Amino acid sequence: MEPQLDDLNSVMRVRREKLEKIQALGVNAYPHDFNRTHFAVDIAQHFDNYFEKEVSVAGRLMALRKQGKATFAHVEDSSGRIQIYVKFDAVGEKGYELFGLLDLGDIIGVTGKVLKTRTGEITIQVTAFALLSKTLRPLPIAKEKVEEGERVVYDAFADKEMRYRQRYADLAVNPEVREVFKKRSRIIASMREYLTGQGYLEVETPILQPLYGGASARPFTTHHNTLNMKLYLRIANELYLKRLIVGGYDGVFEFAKDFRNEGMDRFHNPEFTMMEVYIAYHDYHFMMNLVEEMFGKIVQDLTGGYKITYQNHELDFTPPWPRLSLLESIEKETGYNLYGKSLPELKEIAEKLHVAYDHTMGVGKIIDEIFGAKVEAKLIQPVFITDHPVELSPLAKKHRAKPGLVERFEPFIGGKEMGNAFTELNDPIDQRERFLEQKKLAEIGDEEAQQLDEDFLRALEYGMPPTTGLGVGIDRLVMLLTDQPSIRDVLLFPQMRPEQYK
RNA sequence: GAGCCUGUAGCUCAGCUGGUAGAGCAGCGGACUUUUAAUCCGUUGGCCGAGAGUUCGAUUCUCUCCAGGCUCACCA
Repeated sequence: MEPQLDDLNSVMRVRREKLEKIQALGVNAYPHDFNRTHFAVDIAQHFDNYFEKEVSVAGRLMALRKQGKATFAHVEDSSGRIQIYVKFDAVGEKGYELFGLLDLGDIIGVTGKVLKTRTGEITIQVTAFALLSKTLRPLPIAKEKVEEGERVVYDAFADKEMRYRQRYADLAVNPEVREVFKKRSRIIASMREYLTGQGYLEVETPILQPLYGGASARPFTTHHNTLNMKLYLRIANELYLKRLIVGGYDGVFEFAKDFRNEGMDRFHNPEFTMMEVYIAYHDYHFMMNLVEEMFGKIVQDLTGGYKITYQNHELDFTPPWPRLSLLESIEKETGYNLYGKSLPELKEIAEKLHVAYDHTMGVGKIIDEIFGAKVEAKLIQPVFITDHPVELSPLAKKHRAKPGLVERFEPFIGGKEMGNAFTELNDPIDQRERFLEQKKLAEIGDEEAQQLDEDFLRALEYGMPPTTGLGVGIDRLVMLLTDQPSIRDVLLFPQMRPEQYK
C-alpha cells in the first residue's frame, strides 16, 4: 500500500501540506531526540513539589482547544495526560505559527513552568516546544472528559477488527488497553520471580521439533531446506523439559510459545503462551500447593489482595483451594458415581444426562464429556479437579491407589481450566505402552493422538526421578486477572485473516 | 464446521414499507490570549465491504463472495 498523494483523502492531504509548511519554516518535523525531564503523572501527583518549576514532557497531542492567540491542549505520555497552555506572548510569532500547524496525534515535547489554571487544572505554561514527529494519518482520537475522577470517552475507537489489526492505533488511543498489556507483563514477571525464587532453572527448548509431543493437538508443519526435512512447530515442550530432569536438574521451567493448528475462538489462538515447570522428587500434591501459592502471589502482586473480579464474579484465590476428584465432582453435580463403570454403563448414563457421545469414544473420553457438559462451567471459585482416567493422560503416572486413574489435576477458575499437572510417568516400559495405545488411536483416525518418541523413551530408560509437572495457559490466566472476555484482548497481535488493502 | 449479527465520511453512528445519503466529533476557513466534550459562524468530504440478480430505479429486497463479532460444536 503505497498511497499516491492524489489518492489520499483530504485529511491526509492536508497533513502533508502542513508538513511542507513546517519544513518551509525551517523546522525539522522528525528530529532525533528530546530531553524529557518528567512524566505527566509525576507532576500531577507531586504538584506541590513542581509548582512554578520548569519541566519538560513529551508525548502525543490528544486534545486541542484553540482560542485565538492562546491554546490549551493535552499532551499524553506513557503515564497519562497533562494540560499545556501555549500563549502567543510566550512562544513568539514564529512559535505560535508552528503550533498552529500541529494536529491531534502529533508527538511533541514541551518545556515550561507548572501552574494551576483558574479552574484548578495542573498545567504547563509552555515557554518552548518542539515538534518531535508529524503524523500524516489521523489517529482515531475521541473526545473525553473527566467527571468525578472517572474518564468519560465519547465515541471511543471501538471497532474490534480495526483495534486488533491496528493495535498500534488501539494502544495509542486507548490507555486502558495499554494497561492490560502492562498487567500481562507484570503477571509473567511475578510468575517468573516466584519460580526463580524457588530455585528452578529457566530454560529454552526447541520450537522446531522433528516430532511433536507433550499434548494432544494437531501441529503446524514446516520444512527445513538444508536438512531437507519436515519439522513441526511445537504443541508443547513437556517432553524436552522432562529430558532435562533426566539430565539432573531439580526443577526447570519455560515460558513457551506453543502452536496448535486448530479452531480459533475467544479462548484459542493458533499461537499461545504456556508456562511449564517440572520438579524432581515431588508428586502432584506438592504441585497443588505450588499452584495455590504461586497464583496467590501473582494476584497479590497485581492487586494487593487475594480477590479479583472476572466478568461479574468475585474470585477468591486465598489458599488452600478445595481439592475434588473428577469423579467426585461429577457425582456431586449429577448423582452418578462413575468409578469402575463399564463402557455400556457409561453410555447409558450419558444418555440419561443428555450428553452426546459417539462410537469412537472410550471410557475416559465419555467421562470427560460428562464432566465438560455438567461440571466444568460451575467451577467458578478456584478448585483442583484431580485423578483423571488413564486413557486421557498418556504422560501421567498411574494413581497409587485408584486403578484406571492417573495422578493428575487441573486448576479450574471462573469455569475454565487454567492449567494441567501430573505426577509424571517415569516408568519407561509403561510409557512405551501408553505411546502404543496412542498409536492405535492414530490408526483409527484420531488426528490428535500423541506420537511415539523413541528419543524420549531412551531418556526415560536412563532414569528420571519421581517428578511432578505443570502447564499453565498464560493467556487465559491473563484474561482472568485483567477481566478480559477474549484471548484476543490479551494478545498484542492476535491472528487475523489478511487485510484487503484498497 | 453450524446458527445469529455487523460492514454507510478519518472516528462513533442514523438512514422507516426500494426514489443513487445524513448527524455528532475530527478536518478546512473565520472570530476569540485561562479553556477543558471550549464556544460561535461558515464549509469540504462517501464506488453505502465486493460481485451478480430482481426492478424504470437498490445503501435499502434476493443470492454469492470477502472481512469481523457473538453463540454453539471441535479443542485440554
